[in-house]
Amino acid sequence: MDSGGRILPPEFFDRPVLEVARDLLGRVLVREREGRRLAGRIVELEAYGATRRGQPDLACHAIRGKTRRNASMFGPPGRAYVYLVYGMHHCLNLVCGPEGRAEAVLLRALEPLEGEDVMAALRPGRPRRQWTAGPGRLSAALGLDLGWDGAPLAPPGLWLEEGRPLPASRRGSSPRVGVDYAGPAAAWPWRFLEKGNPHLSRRG
DNA sequence: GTCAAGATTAGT
DNA sequence: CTAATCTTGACG
Repeated sequence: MDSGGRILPPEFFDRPVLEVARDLLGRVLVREREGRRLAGRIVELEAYGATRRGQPDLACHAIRGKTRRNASMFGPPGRAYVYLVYGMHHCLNLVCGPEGRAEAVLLRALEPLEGEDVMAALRPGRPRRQWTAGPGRLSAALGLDLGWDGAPLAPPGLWLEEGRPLPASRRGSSPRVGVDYAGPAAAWPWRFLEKGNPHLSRRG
């Protein structure tokens, strides 16, 4: 089964993060695991690391410079940045912008397309609606952990396919989730989503 | 070395 | 609403 189409190359991610974020809605994330294709349509994500009217993004992990955890964000575009939050949940980001820039998009929700039996097995007891709704759940459903930090977004393993970009008319935005500590940046509308999609981590 | 806090989730 | 759970990063 091939629901995605052509593979998105590293150059796709070598653009301003806000531009890439909007362009990623409707694209397909593919994970090859033990010979099985797990795939989902991107329906919700957030942009991090850009500046707005000259103001720094206080919600970005890289705000205080390069550290052991965020090193991948400073690396070349088209790679994964995976980190652990609250000691138990992994979050998958896609590194954007030129090397040295520290911009990335956090994938927050997918609409399952392929390998649903595997996702179900990785999320025992959970309803289909919840398999990939939320950054932690998404990573769990695809079997992603810290070992994927820094991995190139290319076969084999993890990559993105063209899918169908979402028309702007179906796109929604809102402040990012869980960044109330970020001062002015907490209100910036850098969460992008497909309006009305049932797999969102929460209402748009 | 020590310690507070977190780009979340599940359960009461 | 709150517990869970542990790495990270700031500070000394």
